[in-house]
Amino acid sequence: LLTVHPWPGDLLPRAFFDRPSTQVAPDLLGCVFWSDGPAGLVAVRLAEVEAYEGEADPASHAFRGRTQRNAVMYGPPGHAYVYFTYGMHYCVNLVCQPPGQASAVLLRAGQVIEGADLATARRPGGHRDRNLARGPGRLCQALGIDRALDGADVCSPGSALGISPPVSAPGPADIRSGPRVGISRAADVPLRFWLAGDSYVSAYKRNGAAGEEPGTARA
DNA sequence: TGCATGATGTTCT
DNA sequence: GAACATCATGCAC
Repeated sequence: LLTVHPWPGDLLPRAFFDRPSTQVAPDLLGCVFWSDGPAGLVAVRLAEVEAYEGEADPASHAFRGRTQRNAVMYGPPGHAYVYFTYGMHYCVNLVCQPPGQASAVLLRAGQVIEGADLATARRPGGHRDRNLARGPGRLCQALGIDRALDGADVCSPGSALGISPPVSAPGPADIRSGPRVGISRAADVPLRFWLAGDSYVSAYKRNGAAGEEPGTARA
């Protein structure tokens, strides 16, 4: 059987990312992020993201200036910043703003809408469906993202990673925000954005700040 | 359904 | 040597 993929298709333009990460982050909800390679294609509809601002953000990897690890954050917008954490997981960000301004958006969770078989095969323990890409480490596993993809351009045709506009864009009323997950500094700033009521949003962990999960608005 | 804990290694103090 | 943008498991309820 011949399979025609909707993705890779239209890509978000680089100008989309040439803005502060706090503006880009909510606009990424509902967009389709995909990886394509020899193993096949996996596409995820983004349901949860977090904005990290530049060197002024105490929770950002750029807070202490440029290093070898975070170099991609200082480059042009529309590229993937991939890092390794906790000794076993990768996380992927999309870089925002012009070179020299190190802001980015962490892709935290989404629904696998294509390539579920491949995504399941990549995930240990045979997790399926809801848990395929629910959390930043899981999302990278499902898409087969590791540090070899650090710096990949998501705005260029032919890249191993890409991102496309929403099939149906969520409205402002569908978006919630709250504190970021798993950080100790600047834990009170509501820079985590998610789709209200979406079951593919990751479970909220630490940071007992006010208002959590399908509750607090402020979109 | 929820909390506590161990795995594991890179980066920076 | 400590901290870390995490996850899966195990056991309590």
